[in-house]
Amino acid sequence: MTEPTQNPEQHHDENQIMAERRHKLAALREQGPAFPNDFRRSHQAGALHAAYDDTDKDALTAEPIEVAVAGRMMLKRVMGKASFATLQDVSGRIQLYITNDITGADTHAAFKHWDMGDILGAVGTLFKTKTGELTIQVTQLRLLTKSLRPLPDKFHGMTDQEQKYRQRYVDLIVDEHSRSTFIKRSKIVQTVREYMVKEDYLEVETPMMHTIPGGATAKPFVTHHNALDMPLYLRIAPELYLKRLVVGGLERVFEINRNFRNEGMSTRHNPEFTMMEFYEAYCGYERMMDMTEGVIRACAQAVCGTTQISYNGQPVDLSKPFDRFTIVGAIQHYNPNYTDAQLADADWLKGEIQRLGGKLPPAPGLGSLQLALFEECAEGRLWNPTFIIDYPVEVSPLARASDSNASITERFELFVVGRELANGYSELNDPEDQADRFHKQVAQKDAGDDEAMHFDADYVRAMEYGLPPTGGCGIGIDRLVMLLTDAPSIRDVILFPQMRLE
RNA sequence: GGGUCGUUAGCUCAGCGGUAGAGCAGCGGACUUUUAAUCCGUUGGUCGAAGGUUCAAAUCCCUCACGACCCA
Repeated sequence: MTEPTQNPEQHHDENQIMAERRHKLAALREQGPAFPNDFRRSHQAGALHAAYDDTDKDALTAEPIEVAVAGRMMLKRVMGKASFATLQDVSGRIQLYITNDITGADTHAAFKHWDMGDILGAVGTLFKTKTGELTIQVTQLRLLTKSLRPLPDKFHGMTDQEQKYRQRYVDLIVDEHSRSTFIKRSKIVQTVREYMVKEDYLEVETPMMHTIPGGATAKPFVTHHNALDMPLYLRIAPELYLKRLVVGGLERVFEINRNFRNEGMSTRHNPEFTMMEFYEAYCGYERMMDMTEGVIRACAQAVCGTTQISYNGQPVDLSKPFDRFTIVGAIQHYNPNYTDAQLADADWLKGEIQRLGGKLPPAPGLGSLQLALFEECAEGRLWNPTFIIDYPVEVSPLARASDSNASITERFELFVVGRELANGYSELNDPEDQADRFHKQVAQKDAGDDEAMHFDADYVRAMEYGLPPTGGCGIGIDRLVMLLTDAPSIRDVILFPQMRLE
């Protein structure tokens, strides 16, 4: 598209190998277009293997099948008057056989100077080598794109994790496992989308830049709109907009997209991450739990072919109905020595949380203390999928309170392999209660909790028109992909994870 | 933030006070069914950065940077 850069200053960091390849490229430019775009292929490697791996050797010879393939040269074996090369395309690999007799001595001679990583186009007929490998006897061979940078060691590949994340394009070239993880990720998102559409949900897109960050307790990223001269926040959750849509009569909506939280990074946290949030009118959190189970099971089936998977060497059973515990129930299930009286005693709870090395919660209240203890002594042990239900109202400012107990909400979180995977509830749809809870959040913010929520007057206004009784839920897509691809770090399932500057 | 380990050729790594090494990749040569092809020859390094100890430091010590893993 533009003139090639010839500034030698730019190449000061280059080594002998790159210098050699640049010379080869310069020679190509002499001969005509060095980056031609007129080669067209007839087949992908995977399709050829699928169609002809089982075809008899003699049958391929009897009726020659002409194919055109293109891909990156990953292996090269030159043997004088004949050579083998392995091309890789998106679907897999296919071997080429290049000879002086059939391909031509000139082309073969040129090929000998092409490098691993170069992108080639080949035309030829299929045959099988004496070991039975499907191979193309090449009649025409072209260099389509010269690769200037050497690939990592062909056997060891890329071993530096950081480099795999920073230079994902190289990781994807050389690491089949990494490639398959991202193909599975795409398949998971597709399955989620199909599941929701099948349930009659409408996919929507709501703002990612918010004037008031809301829908979760988290620190936002701040940016600035120049023309309007006002601050904008990258969204921490789409929740409040999605519920506005339910007010508007879109009774089942979902959105799959990025949220941004200005917090620490870890093997489970990336500053931007993908959530699927969904809201359905005229249902409660039980239905949301059923939907969550259904979506996860469908994804497991689509990607793993089974609902009995393994993570980090341990089996995870997604096939049975997921367990359900209250917070106190889960604490006692894993710590039978704790008594009902102790778990209802705020001072005892504080002592126990601190004894276990936990932090006391910023929000006051027995429920928060129980939740903090749960996080210390039970959460990490919820290996098979488990819904924890009935969260305290003070940590659930958008959830509907229980009719039988005003201090708890109709809320659940789903834990799998010790990690939170989903969070849902019966939505609070009482605008006056909502306004009151926003005021309490603002008070917490004023008291120094910078994760507490802002007062969202427009959201309250929307609710004043009437939000039907609604259930809502968010599923962490990155963590779901981690679970289903057996990935130890969130960075393994995000194509370009956030990194420090190089 | 704490602990452990790491940073040496383009890639994967060895060397751990005494002349900077191997395999792959590259370059030259041999080889018409190879499979990380093989064989012969060969180019390539401010040993992460800065200090210090020493006659002598990739190697020992200190500081820093970056990373991985574990813990908070």
